[in-house]
Amino acid sequence: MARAELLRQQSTHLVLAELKAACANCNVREICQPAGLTPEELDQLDSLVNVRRKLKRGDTLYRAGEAFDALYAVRSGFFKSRVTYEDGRDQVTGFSMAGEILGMDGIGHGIHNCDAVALEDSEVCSIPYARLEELSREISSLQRHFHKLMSREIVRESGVMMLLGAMRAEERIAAFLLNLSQRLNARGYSPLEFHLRMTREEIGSYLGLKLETVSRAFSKFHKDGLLEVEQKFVRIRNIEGLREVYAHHVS
Amino acid sequence: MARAELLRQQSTHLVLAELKAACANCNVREICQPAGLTPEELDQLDSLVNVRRKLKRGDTLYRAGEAFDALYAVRSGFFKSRVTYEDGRDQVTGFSMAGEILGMDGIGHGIHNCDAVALEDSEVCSIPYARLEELSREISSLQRHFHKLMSREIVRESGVMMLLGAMRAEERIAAFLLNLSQRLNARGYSPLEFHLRMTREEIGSYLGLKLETVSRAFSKFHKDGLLEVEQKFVRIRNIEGLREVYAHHVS
DNA sequence: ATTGTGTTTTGATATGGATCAACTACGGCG
DNA sequence: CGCCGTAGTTGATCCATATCAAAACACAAT
Repeated sequence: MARAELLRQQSTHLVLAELKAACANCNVREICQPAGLTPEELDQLDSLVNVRRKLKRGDTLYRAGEAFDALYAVRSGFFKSRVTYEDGRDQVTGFSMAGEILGMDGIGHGIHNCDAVALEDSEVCSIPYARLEELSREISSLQRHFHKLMSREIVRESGVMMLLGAMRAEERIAAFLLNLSQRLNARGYSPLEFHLRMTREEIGSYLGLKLETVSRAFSKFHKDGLLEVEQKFVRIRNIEGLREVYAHHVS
Repeated sequence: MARAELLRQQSTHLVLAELKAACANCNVREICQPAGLTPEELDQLDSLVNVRRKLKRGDTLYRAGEAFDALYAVRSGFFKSRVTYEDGRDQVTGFSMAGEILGMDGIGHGIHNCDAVALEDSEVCSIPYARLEELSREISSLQRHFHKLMSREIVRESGVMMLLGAMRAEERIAAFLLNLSQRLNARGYSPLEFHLRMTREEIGSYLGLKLETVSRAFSKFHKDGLLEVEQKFVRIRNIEGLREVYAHHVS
């Protein structure tokens, strides 16, 4: 076998291995590679998730008003979703990390309702929506999983409504950090040390607070020995303490 | 034909006519009676939406923590959805009127995430979820419609996040009234005169405000000639003015 | 290193809405 | 009818967070 061919094979093998590794921790894996499928069904699925797209920091994956035709599974990187208001005010409505799904807001009217912006260099798999509907008619485990993902997005948002409507600044920020920690943990990252990909202002927008308030809360948490914060780096020192702030046990 | 039989037929006919009338204005009619179906498919659908349930004011349709097994289409009446927090704080996450769907929060984990409480005597059609998934695999127009409903719930909630996170008290209340007006209009009711089914406190909880603030905003709107409010009765006097408040054209 | 630009921290002050309180209006029921 | 409990209004005061301001810091381009 020619040396070039050998290299090509190794390289191909490597790419496939990486892909598997990336998908193994993916929330969406029942969409990309559901269990208990016939080989035929697996072939169909290969055709579903095929188009990749790389984005640089600051790039938008889609914008409000654009036609919707695909969902996106985040392979790597980090996104914010943002709705903008006529008069220019905007609000961050969510953050998405590797293994999460983006774009379900577009299904209802065939038009995206928000912008999705990469907060770091990122890569997504696009999932053509028409094909997903077709396939989920044939593969009930895929259908069920897809419905669960949508429903969980509804539940997530009602949790945010709770944050915004009924909690105080420090509680919101504790909740935010705990949620981030838990999601990172679920993806195999350290739940206690991580880099924030978003600015204080973006955190504030998501939580209905001003950036100064976010910054002050971080300082307060540091003073109380709950956190170490250094710019975007966060180390949680006392997660139980954070939970107490969140659960309103603090005066 | 015996008189009794005649009466029975008339009565049956009446019931069917009522049902049709009720469903004609129903958001969910593609679920209950989608267009372009074969007679066979229509028979299947009959089996989907069959169980009715009547609730009195104050009754709960379901509670957070209960097993989820059906969605509910509101036939008549008015509901609030409410999530309750460990320490007793709670938040109204939505209001549902006739023609809207309730319960999609339960799909994700098979357990309801909130309470649904009737704010007046109401009637719902229950839609067994397992059957809905089955049928939507067979009838693609049903599938598509169901997905749209879920997605629109996601979009609705991100609108509420915007309200809660980025708008002031009076803007929130203007938005609330305009939204109610528009939904009533879509169901064939007057968009300018209606009865609020919920208390000031429930409005406040939904909007992240206290009941006094809601009351003051109503008074202010009245003073400014935008509304007439008399207890639960509302007449919108100047809908454009309300829109301006909402759109932040006011100082 | 230098400059520039965006981000973060921290302090001082302002304010929108919460809280507390008193009173009024309404609806249900004996 | 009159009573009572719930809902709503309005006023006075307070406080959590916004706003304004300035300085420190980080990072990229030169």
